[in-house]
Amino acid sequence: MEMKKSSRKMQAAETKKKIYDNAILLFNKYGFENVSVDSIVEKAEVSKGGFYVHFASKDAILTEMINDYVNRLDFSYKSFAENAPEDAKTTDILLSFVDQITDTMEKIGYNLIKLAYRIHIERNNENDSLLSYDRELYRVFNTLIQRGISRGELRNDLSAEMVSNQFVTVIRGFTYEWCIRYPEFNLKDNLRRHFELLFAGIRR
Amino acid sequence: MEMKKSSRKMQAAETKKKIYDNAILLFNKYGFENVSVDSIVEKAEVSKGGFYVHFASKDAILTEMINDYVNRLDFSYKSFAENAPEDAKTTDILLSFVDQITDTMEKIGYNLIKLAYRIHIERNNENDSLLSYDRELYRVFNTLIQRGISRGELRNDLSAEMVSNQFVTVIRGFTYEWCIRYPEFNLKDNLRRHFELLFAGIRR
DNA sequence: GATGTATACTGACTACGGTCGGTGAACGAG
DNA sequence: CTCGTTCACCGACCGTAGTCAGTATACATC
Repeated sequence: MEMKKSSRKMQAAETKKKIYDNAILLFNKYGFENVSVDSIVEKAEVSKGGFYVHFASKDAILTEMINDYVNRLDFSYKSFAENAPEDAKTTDILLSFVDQITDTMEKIGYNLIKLAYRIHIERNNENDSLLSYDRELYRVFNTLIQRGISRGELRNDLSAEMVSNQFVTVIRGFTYEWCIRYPEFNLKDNLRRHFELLFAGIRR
Repeated sequence: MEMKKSSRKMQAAETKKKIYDNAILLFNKYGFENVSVDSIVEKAEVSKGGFYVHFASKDAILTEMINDYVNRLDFSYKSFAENAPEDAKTTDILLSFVDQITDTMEKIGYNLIKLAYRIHIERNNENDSLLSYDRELYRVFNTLIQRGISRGELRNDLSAEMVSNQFVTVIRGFTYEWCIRYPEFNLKDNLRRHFELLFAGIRR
């Protein structure tokens, strides 16, 4: 159902993109905290009111970027799970999956993650795709755990959905700890150790 | 080594207390977000600059309140551990301890906890007593786990210190999840379920 | 007692995120 | 074509947290 946009809508979309692109440019150059909305609208050559037509807040523009990015990430997580060797132990696959997530997180960088976590706690994000239980990340865990149960590797008295929700919560929780204890807290080691304990608890 | 304060120091301490008391009063009445520094200094009858002599930020005044409160809490946690029945199973004691923490958290209230968690992630809290591994909360877990190990109830290949650090991280992490999913996320149930899994992993 | 210094305190000031009534051009209805 | 409506966009304005050069005075030193 592709529909040609009216010139007004076209113009609006172009304006939004101009704001977005210039904002990201400035964020990368000076850091989010050091970029004012005024400087964004100046560079994008729109008015302040124009900015708030397209974005609800300064945070919103970053949220949009992060959501786009995370959706692409989740896609790569999905392919990771699909390509996991059939004969490997479920807990080993899970562990290397957790490792991959940690690596990705550290690659994205402390600063951006911290911003995302701050925004999450500041705003009441009802329809946030990062928190939706439909998010691919939850599904991947669910699939792997389900497989482990049906293979008899994991306890069968547990709900795969509940366990995968817990796993994601744990990852988020440890990442939060990483943010508030940076750089002392070693995210990878601590997550590994915790999951090893958890695996001992869910193994059959 | 009690030393009589000079009149200047006395005066300063009095001013600080006047600011602090009036601020807390206003926070309780209108909510933290709805109280401006201007309104605090007006009520306390000091200048704005005077406020910033005693507190580094608006958040700092709340942090001070929270720290005081949590220190008292930790004291009550300590007495909980000391009064735990000698013959009870370690994991049962731990579980009811976690329950007590959850209850306390919910009694303090979502709003205040959320504020505390936001402040933690916004600022680089190096010498924060809430994060210090010397905090009583860590010690209580450590003691209980240590006892469990020496009684042969828990695996003896684990470091009690490491496990207790993980426990606190988990509680903080689930509380963070509670903050960003409020009110959908049931803190108590989810924490219970997770600790039950963990206990299966550390039991001998 | 005179003199110099440290510091509690002042308040006008800045920079910032966000708001809102107003405007004009694109658009749909007749 | 005309007329009324919608809405992207404008920019002056607001309330806020935080700053800083300046002031007055308690205090230490001689």
